[in-house]
Amino acid sequence: MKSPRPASSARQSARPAVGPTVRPGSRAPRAARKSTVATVADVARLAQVSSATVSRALNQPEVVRAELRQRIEAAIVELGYVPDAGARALSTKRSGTIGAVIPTIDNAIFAKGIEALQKYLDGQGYQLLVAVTEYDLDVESRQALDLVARGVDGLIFMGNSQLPALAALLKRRALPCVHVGVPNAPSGAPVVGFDNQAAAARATRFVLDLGHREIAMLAGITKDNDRARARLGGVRQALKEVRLPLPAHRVVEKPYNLAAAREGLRELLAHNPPPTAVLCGNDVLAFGALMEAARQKVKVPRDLSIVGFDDLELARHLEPALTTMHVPTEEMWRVGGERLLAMIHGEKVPAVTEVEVRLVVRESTAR
Amino acid sequence: MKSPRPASSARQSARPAVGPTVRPGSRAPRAARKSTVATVADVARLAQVSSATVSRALNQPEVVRAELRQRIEAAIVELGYVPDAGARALSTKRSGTIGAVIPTIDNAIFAKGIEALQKYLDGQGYQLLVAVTEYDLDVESRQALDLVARGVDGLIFMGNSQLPALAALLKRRALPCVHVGVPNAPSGAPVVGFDNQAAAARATRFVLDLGHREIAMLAGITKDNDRARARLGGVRQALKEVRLPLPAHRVVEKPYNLAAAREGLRELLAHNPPPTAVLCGNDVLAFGALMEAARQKVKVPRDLSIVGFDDLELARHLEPALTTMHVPTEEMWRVGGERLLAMIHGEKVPAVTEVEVRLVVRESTAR
DNA sequence: ACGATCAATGTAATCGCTTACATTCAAGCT
DNA sequence: AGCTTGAATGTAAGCGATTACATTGATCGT
Repeated sequence: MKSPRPASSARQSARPAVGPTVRPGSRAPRAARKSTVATVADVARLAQVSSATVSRALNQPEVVRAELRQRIEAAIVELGYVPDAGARALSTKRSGTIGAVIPTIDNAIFAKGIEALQKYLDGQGYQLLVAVTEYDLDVESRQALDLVARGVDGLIFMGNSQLPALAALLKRRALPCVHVGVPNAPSGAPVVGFDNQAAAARATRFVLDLGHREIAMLAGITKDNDRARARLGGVRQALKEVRLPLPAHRVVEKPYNLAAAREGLRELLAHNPPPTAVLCGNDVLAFGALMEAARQKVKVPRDLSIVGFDDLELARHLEPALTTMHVPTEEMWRVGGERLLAMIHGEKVPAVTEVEVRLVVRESTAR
Repeated sequence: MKSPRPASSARQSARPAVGPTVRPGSRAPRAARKSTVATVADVARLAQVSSATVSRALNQPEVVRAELRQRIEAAIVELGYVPDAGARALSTKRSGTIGAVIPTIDNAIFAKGIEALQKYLDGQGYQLLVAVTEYDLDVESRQALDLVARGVDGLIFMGNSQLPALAALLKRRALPCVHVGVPNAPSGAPVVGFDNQAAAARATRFVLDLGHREIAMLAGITKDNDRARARLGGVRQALKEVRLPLPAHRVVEKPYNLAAAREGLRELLAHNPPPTAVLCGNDVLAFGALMEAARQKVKVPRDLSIVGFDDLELARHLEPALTTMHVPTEEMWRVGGERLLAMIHGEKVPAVTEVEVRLVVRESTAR
């Protein structure tokens, strides 16, 4: 199977390979199948007006006479005309498109956020393009570049994109950017978020206040993930404040899936003495931990307290319901979208917009 | 729908706001701010070659001399040049872009599918654009149209898109389309999927074989959703085969979220006699039912058997683990992508590709 | 009644890229 | 030597839309 992208593109990251490159063998005469798809010119001809009038009828209907507008409408319907967004973007320098860069779509927290953002943008007449990075910085910059090539009017990142090369490019093009889920951005771009470390520390203090001393952390993979790192740091910080150690066997890093989470809890429970409380990097890990505890007949919260992070929909429905740090995901992304559009429209926006996270105490924690 | 370009009314007021005195001279020429972003012409100038050579260096590197290629590379890096995908698409009539139309992103089954598809397409040098319909047919056609306008080279739909107008347009443009998750498409487009009705019937027969007679269905919203409808139909069919009725109070339709699912189970349990087995429209509903049963101290599977559909990751991790119909989501979407690319490359593809679904019996069902 | 004004429309340049075709030049053949 | 050939590059014509500017009538004030 021949890939449309020639192998040579791997040669240099400088070559921003976008889309499939033309296969040398497949040169088809350009005009070969131009018949099927209607253009403004076709519409204009059928409606017996100029292409400019068609364009105006589409974009500023009030300036064309009602009669012409109707003729044009009719022609559009008859021909099945669909305006070419690429051509329009080329002409106007604006695509009406926003790019979002997230680690994965397969985590309810991002799915919810993207959905909220998408809904907001849709209402504002913008379309959302999503790029996923799989928690890989190289992929991130490739994908972000792709969005830029696609002509997005602005970008919204989950967390801090850490690629200097990418940052330089974005700055050069003066492309509006916003970061969500973090308290500040190195690039100086506006952020909408909260302090993961402080929040994790707060959750830890809650557990400490319940009287726990044997505390463990079931963290996400911290490599290439500033949020996961900050949350782990928060736990460390809070324990240090009360002069409790966090030994290596009390920390495991696991990817965000249930099997890994269960494995993680198993590892944590394998050491003596077992922890009486486990702080989890997010609700997926907490969910997995809860399931593993159930399998092992470890009673939660009697034998073990578990704390999550994010407050996914499922947290409140679990048995026992999960104590977790509530993050206002939808709001965060929507406000991120608002900030971004404001920037695009040339308005000034606050550098930092903090959203409120709060610990929701449910049934998975006890003294 | 508001357009990203200033709405006509806003545009009128915009100009006077900037300069109340109508001054013809204040009209900024279009080229005024063209400085920031490099184009092929800029690269060509810096590398002292023609723009055609730059283009060739990018798309068919082997035809340009190594020396020139290097000069061009260097110029690209220096200028931070990023090719304009829209312009390229305009010129080549191919965007290297595929559109996917799904009901929502906030359901692991679609998230997983999209992720698999995206990964496959990425490997093939194509980029994926996702449109979500929120289970609304009007939104679906709007979104699909948007993808067409964006110049996608092909479309992949979850289920059957039922809009005749849309179908006509797609046919007219001869745009390659594939449907996944369904056994056939009215449009005659290739499908990759399975028979939801047959699968649901099979699950029902399994429950019947366990000896259950008081059987209920916790279905998804069937309006605008052929899969939900087919699954409900499958349960009906299997019961009819053994001459069992499915009275109205034994069927509830709920949206795919946990709160609704729990409510649904509550409603089902409220009637006498209560069902001894509940078939669920998908795993989200089954998960919610399981949680509600736990709350109500209804023991699963002792007092109540529950069957899901989809086999999400969480199914096997629940306590009790969920008996459910396994759907090979990733495979289905990936193959859908393969079919679509094959069509785009002008190859012949099978009209129907069936994927295998099978009932995975776990712990949530008993006699 | 006649230019000034204005609203409605048309003409054509332009956006950034690809590519058909033209050009150049060196090598190969008779 | 003369001619063919072909590889490497350049020139310029589109792709489909928008929009500055030109044009055309009609309306209006005096």
